Amino acid sequence: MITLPHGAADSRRKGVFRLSISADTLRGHTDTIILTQLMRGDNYGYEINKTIQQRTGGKYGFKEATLYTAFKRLEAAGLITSYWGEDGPGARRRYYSITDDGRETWEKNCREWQDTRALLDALISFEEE
Amino acid sequence: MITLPHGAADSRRKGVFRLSISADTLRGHTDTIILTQLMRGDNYGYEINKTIQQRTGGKYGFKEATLYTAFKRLEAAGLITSYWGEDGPGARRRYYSITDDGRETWEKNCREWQDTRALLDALISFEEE
DNA sequence: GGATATACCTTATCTGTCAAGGTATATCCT
DNA sequence: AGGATATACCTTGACAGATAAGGTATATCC
Repeated sequence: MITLPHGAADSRRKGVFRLSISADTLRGHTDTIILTQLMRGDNYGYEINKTIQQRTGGKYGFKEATLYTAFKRLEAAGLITSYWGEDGPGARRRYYSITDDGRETWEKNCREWQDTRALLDALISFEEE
Repeated sequence: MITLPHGAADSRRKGVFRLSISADTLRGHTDTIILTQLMRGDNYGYEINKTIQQRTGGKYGFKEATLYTAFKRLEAAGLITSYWGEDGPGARRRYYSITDDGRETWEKNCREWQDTRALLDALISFEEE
């Protein structure tokens, strides 16, 4: 789900010998990350992904298949809508727009992230009683 | 992956209309959570799960199928070993023990969790430039 | 005209989760 | 003695999300 520069794809193939858990660690946050970008205004897939890459110092970015799967999922759920951009220079662009339902879901997911973060902090760190 | 008291299972069936994202949010941390418990010493499945439930105020716990799938995965990866406990009162117990590789993986996963947490904080919150 | 960057999309496959079943033992209550 | 309950482990089948590997099309640069 998330681009890792070196050998990450191979690490998934063997299953039990994962060299990185980043992919599964971020699983489940794809939709919220995309919704966050759309909270800033309408945007198209390629640009959204580039922004995410920039914001993480070029370390992370969605695989295209993941990105477009997520767009379809979000649109089917009524959380975003889409439209073709006006013909301009370069390839055509499909723009996405967050709906009111999307904004509600985004807020709910943000609150959930706070809870989940606290929960994992408690479960993953090793401390004596 | 994680027990939610009311209707969480149903929320997964529809796919796009998830009532809760907790399950997918925690996906990928199962192994690390189990390894954390085993860092405290050898333990068996049922007890590990009860401890997790207690530590989260009874709100979360692994589904049994998830738990035993994870044990198998971890053992196949050489991160844990297992042995049958001595016959005592109650049902037989299979104890799990973390290996040196498991300890290394646990430490790596903990560091990754720190990184991932910071990354998601940056990607999920909505802030102006 | 070829390389490169942009921009979108589909299909098949893999993995983790988990609902729904199962088995077996020990204790408590009547 | 018999039933309920708690403990404890396990398997199978189905599903959703991620993504490798393919594809199409347009515009710019050399």
